[in-house]
Amino acid sequence: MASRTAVKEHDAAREHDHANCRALGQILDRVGDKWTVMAVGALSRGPLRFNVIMREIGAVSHRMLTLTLRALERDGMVTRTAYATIPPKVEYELTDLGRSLIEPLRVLSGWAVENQPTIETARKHFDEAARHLEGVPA
Amino acid sequence: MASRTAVKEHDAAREHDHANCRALGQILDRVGDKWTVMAVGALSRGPLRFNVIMREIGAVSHRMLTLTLRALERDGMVTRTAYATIPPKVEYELTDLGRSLIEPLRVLSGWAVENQPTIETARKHFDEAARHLEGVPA
DNA sequence: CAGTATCCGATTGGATACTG
DNA sequence: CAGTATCCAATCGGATACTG
Repeated sequence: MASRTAVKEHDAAREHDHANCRALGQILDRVGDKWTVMAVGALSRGPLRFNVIMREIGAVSHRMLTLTLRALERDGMVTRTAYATIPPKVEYELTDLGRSLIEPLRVLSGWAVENQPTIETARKHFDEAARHLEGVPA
Repeated sequence: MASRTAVKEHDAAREHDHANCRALGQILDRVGDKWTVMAVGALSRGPLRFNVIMREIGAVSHRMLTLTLRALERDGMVTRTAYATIPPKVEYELTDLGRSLIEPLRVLSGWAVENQPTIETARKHFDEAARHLEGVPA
C-alpha cells in the first residue's frame, strides 16, 4: 500500500502545481497586458499625475493608460486621488499591495535582463534553421 | 554642483528602471500569453509527449498548444524530439534556460496565491462602489 | 499521434473627438 | 488636465478538417 500512498502524494503535488499555475495565469492575465508593468514601474518611485505617467511610459495612448490605471485601482493596487482644481489634477499612487508586487516583478525582470542575449541567440538559430528547411538551400 | 550630480544619478536610475521595465515587458509578452506558463508548469516535472501536455493543461486547443510549444522552442526554452515511429511520438523537454525560468515564475505564483483573496475583495468593493454611483441608489 | 491550413468570432488597442 | 465614447484595424485563439 506504500506505493498507493506515494501515487496519491504525487497526484496531490501535481494538483497543487496545477492550482499554482492557474493562480499565476490569472495574475499574468492582469499584469501581462501591454502597459501594466510600465505603469507600476513608473509609480514605484512615488505618486504621479496622469500625464506624468503617460510621458514616462512614452508610447501609451491616453485611452489605454486610463484603462490600465482603472484596472489597477479595481484590484486595489493603486489609489486614485482627484483634486477638484482647475485644471483638474489626479494623482495615482501604489498601495501596499501594489508595492508588494514590485519585488516579484523585479525577480522576473532580473531573469529577463540576464537571459535576453541567450534568447536572442536561440531565436536567430531557430529562424535560420527554419529558413534552411524551406527555400534557401534549393 | 553636487545637486546637479544628484539629478544626473537620479535620471540614470530612472533610465535603468525603464530599461528593466522594457525587458520585463518583452518577456511578459512571451510568457504572459494564455498557455505558456501552463506548458512550462507541465514540463517542469520532466519531458512529456504532446498529447500528455495537452491533457495536463486541459482546456487548450491542439492548435494553440502547437504554437505555444513552437514559440518556447524558438526561444530556446524547450527542446523538441521527434521519433519516426508509427504512430509518431514527439517529446518536449525544458532546457536549462527553460528550467531557470521556473524559479522567478514560482516567486510570482507565490505572490499570486498569497494575495488573490485581497484582490478579490478589492474588486468586490470597487464594483459595488461603481454600481452605487449609477443606477442603484436612485 | 502530431502538425498544418483555413475559417471566423472575439478581443485588443490606437486614433479621434467630445465633456467637465 | 483627465476621462469618456466611438470607430476601426490588427491580432488572438477556438473549431474543424486534412496530412504524414
